[in-house]
Amino acid sequence: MMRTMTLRKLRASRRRGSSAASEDATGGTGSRDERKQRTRRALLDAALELMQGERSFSSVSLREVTRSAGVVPAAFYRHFSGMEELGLALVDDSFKTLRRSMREARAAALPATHLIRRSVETFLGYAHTHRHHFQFIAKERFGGSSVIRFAVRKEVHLFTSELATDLARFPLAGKISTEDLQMIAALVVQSVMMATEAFLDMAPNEPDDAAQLYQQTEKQLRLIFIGAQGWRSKPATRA
Amino acid sequence: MMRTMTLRKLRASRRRGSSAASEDATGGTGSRDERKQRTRRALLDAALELMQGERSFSSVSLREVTRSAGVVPAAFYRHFSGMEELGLALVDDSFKTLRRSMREARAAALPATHLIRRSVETFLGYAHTHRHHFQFIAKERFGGSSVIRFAVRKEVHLFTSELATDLARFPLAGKISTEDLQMIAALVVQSVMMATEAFLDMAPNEPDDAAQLYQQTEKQLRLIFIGAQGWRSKPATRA
DNA sequence: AATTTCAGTGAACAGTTGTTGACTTTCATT
DNA sequence: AATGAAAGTCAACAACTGTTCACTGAAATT
Repeated sequence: MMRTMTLRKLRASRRRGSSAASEDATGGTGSRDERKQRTRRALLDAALELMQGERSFSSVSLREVTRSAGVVPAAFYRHFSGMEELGLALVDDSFKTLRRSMREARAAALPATHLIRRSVETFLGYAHTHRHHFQFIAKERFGGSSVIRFAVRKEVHLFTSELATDLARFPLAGKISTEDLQMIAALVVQSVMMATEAFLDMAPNEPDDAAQLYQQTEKQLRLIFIGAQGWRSKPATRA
Repeated sequence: MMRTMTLRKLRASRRRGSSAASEDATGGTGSRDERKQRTRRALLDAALELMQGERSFSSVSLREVTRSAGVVPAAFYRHFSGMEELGLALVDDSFKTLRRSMREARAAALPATHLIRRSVETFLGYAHTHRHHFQFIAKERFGGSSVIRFAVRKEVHLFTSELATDLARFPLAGKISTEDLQMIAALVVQSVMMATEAFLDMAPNEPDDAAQLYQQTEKQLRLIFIGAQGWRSKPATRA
């Protein structure tokens, strides 16, 4: 709870100094709009960075964000009405990159059976290269403000729906109703997300735990597909 | 971000007034030790209450806690060294009540097949009557400080282990290694916790969604058991 | 009955927070 | 070249934060 540098000193060393501000975005070239988008991204990135490791989104302050974006607090309001709006923008960003990755993976023509493995692989790839985005999602899926929480859930739901339509292309999916496919997809997404989150904040010097986690998750997926194989949807009881 | 009552007025109306302080614990009868434990609980309860709905644990301030516990900030340090220690105490409390419930459920002699249903029922019962405790666990499982996060995970792991030993008593569990039982138990716990969390912060005026969620979760469990039925553990590849 | 122990008090501290209004400066339009 | 828009600055505000210290008063010990 102690800062070593006073506000004044920090601000004095800001212009092209960048000693403490990690994401300085002011200055530079480009059209007015480009420059604006740049500091907007600086704010988003700063917020994401600040929650790495120990903190939750709701514990990150507006001033902290502007500080490490290299901008004065008041400037924040030129981009967002408050932290909640920034949070929603982060949800958007995170899923935009995720969906892009998955769409590319899907684009490669599929031998059906390898499709799941490929999907899981690209998902893990996403989680690895965009780990900040993923960890943000993982945290805000349960914690924090309800509006952000629901935004995340809506996106996750959409994501599982896409997986469900992929599953429908499977040969042995004939006996399974679309509703049940959705339920199976939810189970898969759940497991993979959980495992990924656990994996990401594991101590990197304990590779044994990581291997064990990976094996367990693979087994879980296999068990789910065995279950799906034996599944028989009741003829939809609809009124 | 605006308080309607000034600090002075609030504090003036505190003694036996209890207009804003919901968990006033000072005064009353009992031995010294009893009185101490009472305000300790008041602090814990206040913290739990403050995070209901919108907030995460890390966004609740020490002063807020003492304020709604009806105690002066400095008194906090007679019980905890800081908010983190209080958080760990909350983890402990939450799982203590959960484990007590489950142990009782297990005590009733089991017709084996009904045991799972009974377990899920008591778990849901716990989540319903101790919803504050459960929601705390659900939030801090991913968000917030790592020491609390790991404390929660350790307890969840222990919990799934207990479920795994229960599963071992099942007739058709013969072909399954203990390691694989653990992995199946993890899958079950995961699904039930997820569903419960989703259920608890659903709008209470939308019973259709609740019913649909319940059905889906039941299906998921059934599918998992179908999978378990078809599961065949490889003869343990141990060195 | 005298003394120690200690949960809770009250006040002060330095620092941080969100939000505001009037300002400068720079780009894009007229 | 004059004019407008607007991204970012500066300074100030009231409120809140965690932590400290010497203190009080009542229960527990002697």
